[in-house]
Amino acid sequence: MRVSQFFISTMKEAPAEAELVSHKLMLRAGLIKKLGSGLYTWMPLGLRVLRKVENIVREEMDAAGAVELLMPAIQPAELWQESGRWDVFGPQMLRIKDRHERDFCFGPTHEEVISDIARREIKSYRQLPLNFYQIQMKFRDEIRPRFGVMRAREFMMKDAYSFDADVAGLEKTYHAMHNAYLRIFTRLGLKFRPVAADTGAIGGSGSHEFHVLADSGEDAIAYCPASDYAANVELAEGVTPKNPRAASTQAMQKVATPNKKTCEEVSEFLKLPLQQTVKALVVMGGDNQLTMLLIRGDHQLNEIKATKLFADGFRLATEVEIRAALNTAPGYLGPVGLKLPIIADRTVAAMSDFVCGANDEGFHLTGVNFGRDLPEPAQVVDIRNVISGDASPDGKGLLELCRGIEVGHIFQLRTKYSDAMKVTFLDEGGKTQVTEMGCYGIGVSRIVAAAIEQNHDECGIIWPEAMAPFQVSLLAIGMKKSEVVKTAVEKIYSDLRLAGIDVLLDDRDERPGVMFADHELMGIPHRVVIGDRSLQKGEVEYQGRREGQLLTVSLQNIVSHLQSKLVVKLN
RNA sequence: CGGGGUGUAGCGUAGCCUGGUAGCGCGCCUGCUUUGGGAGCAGGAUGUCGGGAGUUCAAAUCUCUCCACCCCGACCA
Repeated sequence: MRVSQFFISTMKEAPAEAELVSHKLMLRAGLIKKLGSGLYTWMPLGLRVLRKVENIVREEMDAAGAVELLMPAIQPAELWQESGRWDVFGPQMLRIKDRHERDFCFGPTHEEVISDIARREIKSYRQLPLNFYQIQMKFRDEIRPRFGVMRAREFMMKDAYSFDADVAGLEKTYHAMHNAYLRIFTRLGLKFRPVAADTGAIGGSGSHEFHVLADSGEDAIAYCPASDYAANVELAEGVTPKNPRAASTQAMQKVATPNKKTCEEVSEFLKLPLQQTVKALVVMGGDNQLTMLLIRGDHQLNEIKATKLFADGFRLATEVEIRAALNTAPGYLGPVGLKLPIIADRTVAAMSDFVCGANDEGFHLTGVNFGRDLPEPAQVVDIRNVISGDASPDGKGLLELCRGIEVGHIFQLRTKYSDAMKVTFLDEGGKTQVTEMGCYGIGVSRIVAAAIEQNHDECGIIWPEAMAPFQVSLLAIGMKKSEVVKTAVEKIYSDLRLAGIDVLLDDRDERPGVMFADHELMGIPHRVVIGDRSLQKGEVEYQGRREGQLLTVSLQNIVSHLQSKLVVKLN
């Protein structure tokens, strides 16, 4: 491709609205243009990247036995009413009416449509397993779209849905998808990690997320370097401490702690380690009952875990509610002498001689011990976020934390939808059975942004080989001036094309600095510069975008040099 | 939806407090010079100052209102 026949549109300054590196670079390099909040046009250069990702996903899905189809983006309300999600899905689903005032939605996901297809098509166990997928624009009316295409409202997604005769079959398909995902992200050249995940709103049992590792990621991941354990912090289990509770050595004492409300303040004031303090949170359950949750001072409540303890959810109690029920102020709450139900985190249950609020404004208790100063906690559960250094739940080492961008999510849905939508088949015995479903998503457009988060420098994007819009930049210096340069460039250009290399020839007759800056910003992995200077010695210059080392290569060797650089590494 | 903020040329911004002919850098157009790291000189084009209403002789500037966008929280690929 020649720049003169293509379209590039780079910017020196990023629009002020962009916060994240990837968002800024995507705008500056002219990959995307914003149309409205969470709505982006994929410009020619960006579309090339998107297509590369799409094709790798497609190849691996095909290889794993999935079959591509394409469902409508607009879906009739009836299907959603049938699954019961028309009322459940909420404002994230964009609802529209046609000219007959009939209800439709712009599909945020396609379980309903695929189930409808499947129940019409699947009759016999002989047809199973089946796995359909599509690559298509989804629309979700996000509460807060942000970071460009990272969290856009309209986004490109690969969604696959599998149907199996039994759980064993589902697990096999799930495993195959898991492996396909490993291959996809490996081929894309991304640093990633599969992690055990919460199943969230889609429901079902087994679930893994695939995260691209990046400090700017919105998710926290706990992983064990000594094993392959990895889980979203939302889910990662805080195990019961190995060492049993130490014997008490102190008597309980009430100490004045004026204006010291947080565990940090109290620990500093009393010159005791933060790990010796206990945080008491009073929450209001959906049943209007107050409960006290106990967490170690340096730990954080995990709301997802805690929510599962309450049938109708919970919220933090207000100061008014706390004063009314306990006659004391938040900041000085504690479990000693309390009438409320108490739920203690596993770590707290193993503590002795700890510090907690005295239920008396301005006072805390030290040297507190369960069984002596207060009853053993009625309920001991895991309700905290794990922290770096915690024991790994698989018992094989210590956890570390990192951040990730969720780019894939696979679920074992079981029969949640096939029950509701009656996706059944006849088994060998001629009996009607419900299919076991799985669903498997990849955020195709998000991958593009995530790749940039992970691969950039001060000059711009550094595409992983497999998703670069072009493999090679060919920069001609003084092309319009020098016949020698022009001849050499045209020769290399056609040689590269004959060799099947995707090359972008910059024939704009720009100043060298402009071309260098543009191509670095666009992140094209390999650059060949041809100018009078080196051409006199029969040489051209090669530079890798990532390594940055300048190499002179003879004119006749440049094609084979590039070919050796472009050997695509599979696996 | 709650809290905070911003809207001035394609992009980045000054001007707003204290009302009086809308300015700068980049980009764009023309010409000449230049050509190995975002060129120089000369000339030029581009603004319903987010929309509407109000106050005023006069509004980018003050008031009201609507809208859009961004940032912080719950949702998700």
